[in-house]
Amino acid sequence: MSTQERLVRSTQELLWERGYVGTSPKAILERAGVGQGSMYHHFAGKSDLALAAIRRTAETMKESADACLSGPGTAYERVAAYLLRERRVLRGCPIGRMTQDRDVVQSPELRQPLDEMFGWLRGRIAEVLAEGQRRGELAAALDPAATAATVAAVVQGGYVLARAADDTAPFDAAVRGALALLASQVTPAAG
Amino acid sequence: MSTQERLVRSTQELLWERGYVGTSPKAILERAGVGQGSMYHHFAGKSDLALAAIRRTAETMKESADACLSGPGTAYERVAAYLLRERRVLRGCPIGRMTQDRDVVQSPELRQPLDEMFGWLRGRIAEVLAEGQRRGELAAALDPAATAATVAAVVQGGYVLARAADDTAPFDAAVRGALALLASQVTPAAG
DNA sequence: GTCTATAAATGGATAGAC
DNA sequence: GTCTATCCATTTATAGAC
Repeated sequence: MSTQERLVRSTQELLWERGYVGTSPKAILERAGVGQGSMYHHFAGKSDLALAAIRRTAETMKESADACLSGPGTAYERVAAYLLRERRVLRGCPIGRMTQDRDVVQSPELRQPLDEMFGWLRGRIAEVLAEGQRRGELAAALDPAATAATVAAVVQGGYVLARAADDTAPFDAAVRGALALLASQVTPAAG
Repeated sequence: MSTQERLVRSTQELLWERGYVGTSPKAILERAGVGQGSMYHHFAGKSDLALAAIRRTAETMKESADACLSGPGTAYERVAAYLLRERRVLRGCPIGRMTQDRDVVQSPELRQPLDEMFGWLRGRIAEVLAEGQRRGELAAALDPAATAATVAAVVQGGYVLARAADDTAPFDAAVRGALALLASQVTPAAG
């Protein structure tokens, strides 16, 4: 693996674990196993390296979410697949985590990948729900965009509740509650 | 206002804005307008002061949430009052924010107020929903505990989505979607 | 109780040898 | 390209004067 690649991956891990403020260039270098000079040769500095790492993480998350949402089954089943997919809940969301970092949200460049990723996610879930309505699987009264935001929020908020409790149970409960509510919108004919 | 009080309030503000890692004793002192010695006279150090600040913030949040949830109206109306209450959405939740801070969740003492606060919140919402069921306002099939976790998660996740977008719209959409789903559980007789 | 002075460690980055 | 050495500010805390 190239030095650049090792630096990016170390940064991805550290940003996830400690956030932007909590991640020092020194820690990145140590984890990557490279010297100080290498980092400043390949990247302009901490924020430049963070940008590369955040973009990479956002892209990966997008792909893994899309695998659930574009899979087979009804709209309800695809949303359920997304909500129930395996997660290391107590680690939290690597992208959602960045929204709590002042330096990240205040930098248009660093915030952009977060905005893009969550915007895409809400849009994709809304598409799945709208498709379910067209197929007659879901109640026509459902607002696809609002419901999509709710689904995305349940996941992000579930992480918060789980980390506060140091227990995955609140995450699972939040997902279960959301799915039960959504199930009540599934039309009898399609159920 | 006493020196102690000024220190606690400055810490509350800074923890909200910058998180635990991002908050230095120096910044606290400057905002409080006191010297270095005062802080170490009244508090053992940064974490001790943070503990006082987090406890205070959690207590305040509990009171303000309870004001909505214990108000007048049907169960749906009380949950709606909580979800729709005025918030400075882009600032995020001062308690939820702490769950993204490694040093906080790894310290049993610092995490305890978060756990207590969110545990209480989920329990209180569940009580309101269960009461609604007993009164015949809400469908009996609803799982109060799971739905309560969903409601709490929607708020916390809504903050995340809003901060990523630098726009309150995703928060409002998530709340609207959750309320629409919950409204479908309101029994016709009580609607 | 409150202040300033000081200290040891870390943060983020630059210089320059190889 | 990669490394070590160096730099200055900040972090967290202690010491001790007032």
